[in-house]
Formats: sequence, C-alpha cells, structure tokens
Amino acid sequence: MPELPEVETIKRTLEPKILGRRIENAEVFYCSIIKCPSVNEFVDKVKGCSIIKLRRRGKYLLIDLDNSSSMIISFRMTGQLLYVDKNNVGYPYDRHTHAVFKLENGVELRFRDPRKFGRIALVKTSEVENTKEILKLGYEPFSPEVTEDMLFQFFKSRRGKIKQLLMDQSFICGIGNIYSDEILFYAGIHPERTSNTLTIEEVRAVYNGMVKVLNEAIEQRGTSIKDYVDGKGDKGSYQHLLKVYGRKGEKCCRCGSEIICTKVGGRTAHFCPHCQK
DNA sequence: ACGTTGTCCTGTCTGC
DNA sequence: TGCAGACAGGACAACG
Repeated sequence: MPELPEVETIKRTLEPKILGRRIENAEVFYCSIIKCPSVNEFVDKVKGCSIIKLRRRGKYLLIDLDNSSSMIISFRMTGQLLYVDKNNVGYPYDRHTHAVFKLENGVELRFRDPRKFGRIALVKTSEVENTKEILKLGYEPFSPEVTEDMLFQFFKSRRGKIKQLLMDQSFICGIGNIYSDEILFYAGIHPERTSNTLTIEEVRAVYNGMVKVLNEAIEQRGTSIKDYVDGKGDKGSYQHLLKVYGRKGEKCCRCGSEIICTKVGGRTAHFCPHCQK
C-alpha cells in the first residue's frame, strides 16, 4: 500500500519522535521480514545504535544508524512502522507485530504487517545505493531531471501501457496503483493508452497531474483505505479526495459518467470512460 | 529487452 | 447464515 506520499508521511511523523534515539533492544517474531543479514546478526548489529537520519527513496524508508549501517524498510501492501509512547508501551503486541525496537526512555517502534510482505534489510550505509532494491529505482518524481520533455522522450521510446509505465519503479519511483489511477484521471488519459501515442500536451497533463496529485496526497498525509496509518498510528485523509480509485460505479465528478474498473497488467485500473481517452 | 504470470500472506468481501 | 473463492495498495523471479 504505502506509496510515496504514505512513506513520506511515515518518515515525517517518525522523525521528531525517534531521531537521535538509541535502540536498546530489538526483537523479531517473524523471521522472514528480515531480508538480510540473519535475524541474530540483525538484532546484534542494531542493538545499542542511535538513529541518526531518516530518508525516503521511492516507497522505501531508510533509517541510518550511528554504526554506519542502515535499515531499508519496504512496507509493501500492509506494513506499518508505529511509534509507541510510554503510555501505550504496555499494550500487548498483536499477532501482526513482527518486530519491535525498544528505544531509550521506554518507548518503542513496532513493525506490523498483516500480510507479512514487508521486509527490513540491514546494510552498510555506504552500500545502500548499491543494494538491489535501491539500485533499480529510477528518478524521484520531484527530481529536477523529471520534466515534461524527459517524460515525453521516455514515453515515446516505450510501447507499454501508460499506467504500467507510471508504476514502473525503475523509471519513476514511488507511484503505485492508487496514484497512477488518480494521475491519469487528472490528465484525462485512458490507463491502457500505449505510451508512445501520447502527444506532448497529453504528457504535460500527466506531468502536471503527477506533481499535483502527489503533492496533495502528501499534504493530506496519505491515503487510508484499509491498513495505512502513519508513524503515530493516524490515518491519512487523501481517500476523501480520490476521484476514481475505489469509486467503481460512482459518478465521475467531472462529467457524471459511471466510473469503471478493469484490469491493466494484472492490476485494477479505475477510470472515467468519458473523460479519459 | 520486454511483457505476462505466479508467488509471497492474511483479511475481507462477494456470490451461491 | 455459512462457506468457498476471489481479490487486495508491491516487488520479484521465472518464463515465453
């Protein structure tokens, strides 16, 4: 679930709570969430370290520690990283809590994930950019290199469906199923349009939609449809502003036609058949 | 090189 | 009501 706006919100909500805090202990209850190294080694290395920096790359959250190692956290569909303060630290772990970081002053960071798809890797900070996960990421959507012209050239060079290209993390990272639908609605582009058929005007609309939708979603602190909550356990509110995602059968806010839902590359795609060509 | 499909999991929704 | 099956926001491997 967490796409760029959600991971950015998790980062922003955790930062003031955990920056500079020492990890006194760590416990892992579901071993598969630790991608590397071994669970024992992970716990040993993390123990006693202070958190010196939080970063986001695409949909990954990076937590730098003061022993020159970094956690690379992937939330996948249902992962959560929750700050638990002193008043709630006695609250028992539920069955979806797979790892706990006990911080100084008796507070905790709990990693929950009902679907168990989320992963945490621990690597040398200097090697973060060379890990398989991070290496394959393309541009950040707000990077200055991403421009209308750059998008136009890229779309021209490919023949995939526009929705799938927007979700291709090796091109632009951070956009998933929800925001690709919303961006394409904004742009008035059908999700199955072959990318090289887009005119420069249409690409401009996609670019503007990407910037607008992602910025608004960050402002609204993400989209909470099911599981997503930020680092403090609070829901976001962009779900109220979604125009097409999850609105199958409802009327398009622009033209009143019925929003429909199909599959594009195995993923659900919501769109207005009248507004999106 | 690219696109498609299956897999990892559990919770929830849909339809019979 | 109960239950089986479909389906879910992601990423990756295997295959054609």
